[in-house]
Amino acid sequence: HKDDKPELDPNNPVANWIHARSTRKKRCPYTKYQTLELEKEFLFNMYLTRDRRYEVARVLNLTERQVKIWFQNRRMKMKKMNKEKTDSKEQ
Amino acid sequence: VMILRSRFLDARRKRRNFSKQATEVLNEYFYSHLSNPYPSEEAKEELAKQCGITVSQVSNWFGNKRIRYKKNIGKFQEEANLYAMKTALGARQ
DNA sequence: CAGCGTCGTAAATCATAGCC
DNA sequence: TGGCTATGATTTACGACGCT
Repeated sequence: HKDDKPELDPNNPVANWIHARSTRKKRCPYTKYQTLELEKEFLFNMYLTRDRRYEVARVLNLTERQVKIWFQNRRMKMKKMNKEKTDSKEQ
Repeated sequence: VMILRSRFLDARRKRRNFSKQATEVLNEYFYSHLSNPYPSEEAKEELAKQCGITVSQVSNWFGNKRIRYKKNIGKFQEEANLYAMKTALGARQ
């Protein structure tokens, strides 16, 4: 599953690379307000209930999918920050 | 106090471009694996060690390199030829 | 099967180092 | 020294795969 893109030259080195599907939504940076509210909610709980997700999405004018993915990304960010912290502490 | 001070300074320490040697190592790997420039976790660890940077930084470097290369292959042609030649010469020793 | 979890990544964007 | 661009890091959005 690594189709599309305007290349059909078999010698093209990028032909077998991973490519995003053309239907992917373009990244849309969130406003400071949206980010701040999402961070507050994350502080309250790292995992969303269905009701909280619906509520946060409604208030911030995002889709529930966007809120779900934001939390998934935020948890990965936290994991990365924790790893860097412990890595640097020990030697 | 010293610890807090150093932590504060660490946090806002200015980003530095990677050393010439580190960039050399990363580019050698990239161009010698051009049809599949996705190093495994183990390969990333080895590259990180050789370059004196973190595994995350290696991942960032490959992510940026792949996108920027793909976006403008022509701009990187000269660099690609240079590293292809280096690899070829290195292989015969 | 639906649906949310992680992991690794694409692609866009941000921040600024560093060169002219 | 101010601008500009290259470079490293961060932010959205998924695909692939896991588990329940």
